[in-house]
Amino acid sequence: MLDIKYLRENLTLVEEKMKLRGQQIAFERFSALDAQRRAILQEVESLRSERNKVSKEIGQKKAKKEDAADLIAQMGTVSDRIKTLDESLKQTEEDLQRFIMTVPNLPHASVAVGTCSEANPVIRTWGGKPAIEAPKPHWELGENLGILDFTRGAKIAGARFTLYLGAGAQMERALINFMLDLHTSEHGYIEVLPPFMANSTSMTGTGQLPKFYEDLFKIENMDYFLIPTAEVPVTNIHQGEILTEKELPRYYVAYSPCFRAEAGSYGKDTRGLIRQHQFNKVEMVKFTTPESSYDELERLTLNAEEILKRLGIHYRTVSLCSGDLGFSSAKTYDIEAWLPGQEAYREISSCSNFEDFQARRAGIRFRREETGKVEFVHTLNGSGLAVGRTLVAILENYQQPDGSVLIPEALRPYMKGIDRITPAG
RNA sequence: GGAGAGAUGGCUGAGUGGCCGAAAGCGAUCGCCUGCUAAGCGAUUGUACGCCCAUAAAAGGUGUACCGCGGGUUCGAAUCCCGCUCUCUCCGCCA
Repeated sequence: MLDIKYLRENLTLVEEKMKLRGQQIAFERFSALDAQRRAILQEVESLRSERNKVSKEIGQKKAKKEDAADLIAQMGTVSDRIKTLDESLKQTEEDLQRFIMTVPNLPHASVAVGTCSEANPVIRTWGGKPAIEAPKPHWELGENLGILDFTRGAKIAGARFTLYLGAGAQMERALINFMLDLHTSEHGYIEVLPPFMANSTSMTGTGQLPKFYEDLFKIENMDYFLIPTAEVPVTNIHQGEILTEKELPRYYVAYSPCFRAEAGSYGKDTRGLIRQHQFNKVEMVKFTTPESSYDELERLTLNAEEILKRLGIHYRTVSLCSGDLGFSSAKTYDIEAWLPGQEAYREISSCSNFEDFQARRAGIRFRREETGKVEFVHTLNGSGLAVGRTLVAILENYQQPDGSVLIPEALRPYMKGIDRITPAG
């Protein structure tokens, strides 16, 4: 959510920036609602002021056993008027709020202007494409090895659910532990295990609601949503809090399953593990001061890249252009792993700085030591990494001519020392 | 799921219709005192949203709201009434 005062005073600028995102927003409606709100507010507040004053007089008169009937009658009318105004004020504020909640964040100045993912500048690349003759996609490898069962996954739950078996299940678990260990012991993150459901307040705080309701799984008749990412529960750890400046920066890392309805993605990535209704992810979340958030974003991104380096997987890092940027983000780096089986780079991590956009929605602030003033923190997060897609990258990059798959050395200690997955008997 | 108790500022905790944005204590900050430390003394100590003034901004002045959340009663609600949420205790059930 943008600052309402900022919006009021920089409407043209905001409008321009929204165009960079490819968004046309009806800001006239904002101006009208905003003016209306202030007009009502001024009237109702002066009436309240009067009522407070006169009510005090009534109290004093009564204490002196004097008659106050005329004043009481007079205030009865004023109170009725206040009640009416309160209702229209409430309505106007709701409309205004709903409007502001659907305005995306402003892209940072360093974000390239563009309309689609083709315009995303490549920031750096690491490693190189492995030489594999006739590489197979992971779904073939996984089925041949007997570690991924898409048919039975669909039987149990439906399309876009997968059953992991044996060494596949083991590798998924190993990856989670490997990632958590690296981020906690070498990058300074605090491990958290959050609830896997969150309420609508939390979902609104991080920006999933109200705009992206369709992408969520909701528990019927209850205010519970399955989390689409650990970003939601972890960012909301400090919802409504005022932190001390000393407590910043604060780094958290959490494993969680992620649940996404994937509405509107029918027909895309229907095979394999790439786009699932449920997948595992290790997520890093940072709370920082405004002045340090962009340095923190660079480090966060490198923390995510480190996982791929240790696993020896070729990747590139791109900076999302204005038109490709997510709703809440001011700047995002996507890390894309090379998948030989599909001859493509696929997103495996997305690292974003939300600046104060989420903090304002979720009420996450800190007190400046020097001035004693409260300010919004900046929030950042990034996958470190998407676990299922990492498993895909390993299968496709480490496949051998005989159909087996080597296990990257860094992962072997987490897999009881085995160095290779071979087709089950 | 059943029965009961509770929710007040950074914390503890008073307050059962007007003099309460809220006592007192603790903590914190600033100042004084002191050979140092401790103690003592004094002052300050919430947030949001309007308006005025000013403007690069801040500060300042002023008003309104906020005592878990939402509604109601009343001229007036932290205080009375209703609904909800959360916490605690006991019972039941369960990993």
